[in-house]
Amino acid sequence: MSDSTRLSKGEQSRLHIIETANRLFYERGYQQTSFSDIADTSGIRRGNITYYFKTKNDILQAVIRHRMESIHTLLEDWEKAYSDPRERLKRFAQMIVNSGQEIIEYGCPMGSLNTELGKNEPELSQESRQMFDLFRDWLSGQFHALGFRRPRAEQLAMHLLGRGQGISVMAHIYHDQNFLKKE
Amino acid sequence: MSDSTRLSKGEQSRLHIIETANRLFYERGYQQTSFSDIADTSGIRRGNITYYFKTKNDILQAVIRHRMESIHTLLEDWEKAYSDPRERLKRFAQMIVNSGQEIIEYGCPMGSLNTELGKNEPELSQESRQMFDLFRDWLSGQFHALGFRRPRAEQLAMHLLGRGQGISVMAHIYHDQNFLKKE
DNA sequence: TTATAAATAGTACGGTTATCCTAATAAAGG
DNA sequence: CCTTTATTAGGATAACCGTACTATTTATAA
Repeated sequence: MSDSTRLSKGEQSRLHIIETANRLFYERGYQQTSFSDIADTSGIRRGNITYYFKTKNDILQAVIRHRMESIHTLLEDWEKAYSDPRERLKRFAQMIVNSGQEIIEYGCPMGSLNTELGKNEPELSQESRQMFDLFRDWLSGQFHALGFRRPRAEQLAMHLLGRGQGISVMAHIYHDQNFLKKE
Repeated sequence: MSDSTRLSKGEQSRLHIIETANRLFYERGYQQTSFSDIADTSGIRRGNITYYFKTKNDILQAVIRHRMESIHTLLEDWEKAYSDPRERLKRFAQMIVNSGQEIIEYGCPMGSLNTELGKNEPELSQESRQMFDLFRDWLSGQFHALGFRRPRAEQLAMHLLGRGQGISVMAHIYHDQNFLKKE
């Protein structure tokens, strides 16, 4: 809770673990990433990691919350930078195109994580879904601002999210850059 | 190569392993399924499984080929049963709706497998992609029969596949039956 | 039947995993 | 300074993993 003061050594380490795990979970998947992988990549020894996170699930939980904060500030930034809902929606589409190379290599960070967790970790899958909720609610808000009624606006938001997921999956499978630009 | 004769005991066991693994890989994921899981579920002892498949990758390879055969015969059946390309395309959409409950629980069998393999097993990911190729080529053929030129027909096929993937992912994430019916 | 191959079973091994526990070190606060 | 807490490090553990190996049983075919 250190407001905007400099981070303590412990907070630094904790954050470093989260960011390392975040990247590895994305690139290799949650199951495929071990404690040792995180230790080796981050430079923080294994024993020290368990000091901050008792279990691997705890790390994933922290990673999900970290991602949600990122999404939250991202959406806030868009709100500040653009007043036209149409322009805001364009930002969303542009984001997918911008992260094209990573999507082609590893798929959508949210989608692939949810797909993995959905198979065997229902409770964490529920947490992971909240990332989608953030986008859904925000998109729904933009459509509502464009004059759509609430249930219809949410429907459109879900539709757009689904399109994004479909495009990401196909671009990932076929390693096809062009496919992303048909957005 | 026993044509249509009765399967030998070995072929029966082999097939039983493949079908068990196929289901487990779908429901739990490839990584999350162990030799012991397949042994326990199928009733075939672990030592015996390695008699048919040296490595776990070999099992997955066999599973992928098994799936591809199923898809192949499925598409052939549609070709025989319906002459109108429009009706055939309708079959494709109907298939997704029909397997709604499984998609909600485990996602799309092809999509989720590819998402998992894409992270860490490039060579198997390539094999897995061929399942998509089957659908893509077939769908492309249907669009072509409807009068579209070849590159455009394939574009439409990819688009339709992407839509299916997006819908599957969203239905899985939100466990939402209704979402599937907006196809 | 008898010889040969197919199929099944049991066990063992080396490596990795997540997690735990304890000791050592650094930081902080009185 | 000294005491207390935060942080780091390292090793131990128990379980599970994929795989290998060998022995046993069953089917096949001569």
